[in-house]
Parts: sequence; C-alpha cells; structure tokens
Amino acid sequence: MTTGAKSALSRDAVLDAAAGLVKRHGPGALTMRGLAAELGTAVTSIYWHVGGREALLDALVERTVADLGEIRPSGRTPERRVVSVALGLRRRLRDRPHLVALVHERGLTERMFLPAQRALVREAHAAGLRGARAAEFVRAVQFQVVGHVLVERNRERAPAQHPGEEELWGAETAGDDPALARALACPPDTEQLFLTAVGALVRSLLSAPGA
Amino acid sequence: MTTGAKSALSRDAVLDAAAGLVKRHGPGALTMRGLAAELGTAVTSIYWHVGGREALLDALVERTVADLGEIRPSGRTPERRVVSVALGLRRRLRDRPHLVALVHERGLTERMFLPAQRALVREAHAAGLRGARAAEFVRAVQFQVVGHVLVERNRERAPAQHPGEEELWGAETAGDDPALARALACPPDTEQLFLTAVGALVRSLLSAPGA
DNA sequence: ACCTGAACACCGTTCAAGT
DNA sequence: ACCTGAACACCGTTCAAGT
Repeated sequence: MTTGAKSALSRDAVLDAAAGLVKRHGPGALTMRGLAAELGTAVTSIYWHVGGREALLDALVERTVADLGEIRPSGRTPERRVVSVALGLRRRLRDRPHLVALVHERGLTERMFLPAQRALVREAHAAGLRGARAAEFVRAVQFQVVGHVLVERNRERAPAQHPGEEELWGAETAGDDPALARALACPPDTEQLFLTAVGALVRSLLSAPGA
Repeated sequence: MTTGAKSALSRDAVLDAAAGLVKRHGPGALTMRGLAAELGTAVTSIYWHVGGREALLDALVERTVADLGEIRPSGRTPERRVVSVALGLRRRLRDRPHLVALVHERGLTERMFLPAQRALVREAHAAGLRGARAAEFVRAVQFQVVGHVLVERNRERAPAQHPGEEELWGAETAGDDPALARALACPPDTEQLFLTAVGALVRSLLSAPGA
C-alpha cells in the first residue's frame, strides 16, 4: 500500500534511495539531480514529496537516529554494564559512519545518545548515584563515547597525517623511553583505547565521594 | 616585502582573507568567487596564487594547526598539570570553532593535538608511567579532550534539539529522582563537565596498577 | 494529487589571451 | 610572472504547465 512494486514515487522511496547514496558514497554524493537520476524521475518530483535538500537531510537524520534502536546493558557490576552500553552504542555508530557524520554536521550529535541515556540513568542509580551527580555521570559518559567515535572515525578517513605522530616520535624525541616512542609512532588500537578510557572514567566517577 | 600596502595580491593575502571569511561566517561562506570579490580581483587570480579550493582549504588547515602554539602546563601535581594542558587546548580550540570544524572535516583532527602531546608525555613520565602504558594514557586524554570539544561545539550550534533531553526528562520519566530529571532537562555546564570528566579519567589512569 | 521541462542564480575550474 | 574574461559543467530551487 505504501511502496508500490514498480514506479509510484513515494516519500519513503526517496528517503531509501537517499540513505543508500549517503551510505555508499558519503553525504557529498547526495545531490538532488543525482538522486532523481537514481530514482528515474524528474528532479522536481523530489521537491513535491520531501521538500528541498535541507528537508531531505533532516528526514535522513531523523531516520538514522530512530534506527539506532534500544541498547540493553549486560554484565554483573554497574561498571561492566555501563561499559557494555558504551560498546553497544559505539558499534551502532561505527556501522553508519557517513550517516553519523551527517547527524553531526547537522548539530544533532547529542540525540544519537538518547537511546543509551535511559539505560545509563538506571545504572547510575544502581551504583548509588543520585540527582545532579547522576546527571553529571550520564553526561560525562555521553560526551566521552560520542566524542571518541567522532575522533576515531576521523582518523580512519585520513590516510596520511603528513607530519603526524609517526615521524614526530622517531625514537629519539622521547628522551629515554623507546617503548613509548614506538607506541606513539604507530596508529592506536582504537577499540582497546575506547575500553580503557571508558572503563577508567566510569570507575573513577562511580567511586568518587561527593565533589 | 611580502604583503604590499595596496594591491599586490599574494598568497598570504589570499589566505588572510579566506581565514577571515571562515572565522566570521563559517566554511560554507568560503566560495572562490566571494573570496575574489572580497579581494577585489578576478577569481582566476586565486588559482594562480594558491591553487583550487582544496589547496586553499589545505593551506588554511595547516595555518590553523600552526597557530595553536605551545601549551605550558601549570600546577603542582601531575594530575593538575595534565588537566591544565587539557583546559588550555580546549580554550584554543573553542576560540576558532569554524576553523576547528574545517580541520575536523578534512581529517586532521589528531594533528590539533600534537602541540599538547609532548607536554603530556612529560607528565606521564613524572607520574611514573612508561612505555605502552604512558602512550595509552596520552592517547586516552587526547581522544577525550578533542572529542569533548567536538561534541560541545556541536551542541552550541544546534538551537533546538527537537524532542531532545528537555522534554524527555519531564520529571516523571526519571522514576523517583526529580533532581536528576531537572538536571538532565537543562543544558549542561560544559566547562564543569569537561573538568569533571578529564579529572576523573586522569586520576583513574594515573593511579591504576598495570592492566 | 502528482509529475514535468525550462529557467534562474549560483558554484568550481579550465584555458586562451592579455600585459 | 601575474592577471583577466569567457566558457564549461555542474549545483539547488522556482514556477508555470501539464495530466
């Protein structure tokens, strides 16, 4: 009833094609004319169904956020459960790098975190945090997770960071710590780094006395 | 000798005007034709001096990174000194929000952290961390700081996060913690949040035994 | 209600031509 | 060596017109 089998153009069909284009070739590849060509219609039909490019991107972003779905914590201690939520969100975001970039560019980065927020509040309560302290905990984890994914995505996209860390840490810069120079000279294991950082943050915030 | 007083177009003059445009009206406002108009020359002159738009952006990004300058730690304990470095970098990045966005979009996010990296290594050593553990510490702080600034900048740019946290936490969603609902319903104090998060991460990583 | 082509005002870039 | 205008191939968007 909604998406006919052959050619009846619909709002959903337009959004599907647009999402496919972005997912495959990035947001830059989403042009009204290219999209129309992909759909086999005139450019102006898109305007009738979803409006201009801004409206199209808004709808795409809305869709992406909705598609993230629920996140169920796993593990026995609050710390483990929070880390599992963080890992789950990270995986979801990494699955749609281009769409996440779109959401970010359009200023809705925070909304990507909403599905995880309720779960996090529960864990904060389970760990004994309440009120403003619990809110601060949730926010800190939120910024940490989303921020990490943004930085991570960025590194993977940039093949050569010209005078990057690689040649900066050419073994003699580090004074007397060759192991450190070696570690900083090659790209980080971002998953391991994510685990370490989130774990450290959560451990610290769940155990600290009132600030 | 470099930038003549009146009209001699030079590479630096072009970059200056471009940086000004981006700083005032964002990267979207940087068009070759608009820039030429601002400079009072033909569009094609820009091509002769700095090349196409990509080359122009590359040069701008290079400039931004170079302008970040050195960061001197202050404070007595390693933890305080690391936090001071993080605060310093955050301030520098927040001073040039549009240019930072440019650097990020062009995949050079990490290079923005290089000026702080050496300082951080010193503090890691001072705190007794060495080798791979010290490198992991530096990386964790780096991702935390840059990521936080990216998320922060994003929130400030988005005026209305439609069904955002505000109405999600309408006091009854939070079970029995009205103070938490109230806290999550209004925008966070990002500076305070930054301090708390970085402090917690650093404390945890500087004190933990070998993983 | 749905779809169309023509037209407008913008882009970045190239190139042959000037001095 | 430096600067120019004309031209090309793209954009997003509007609008009057079709069915």
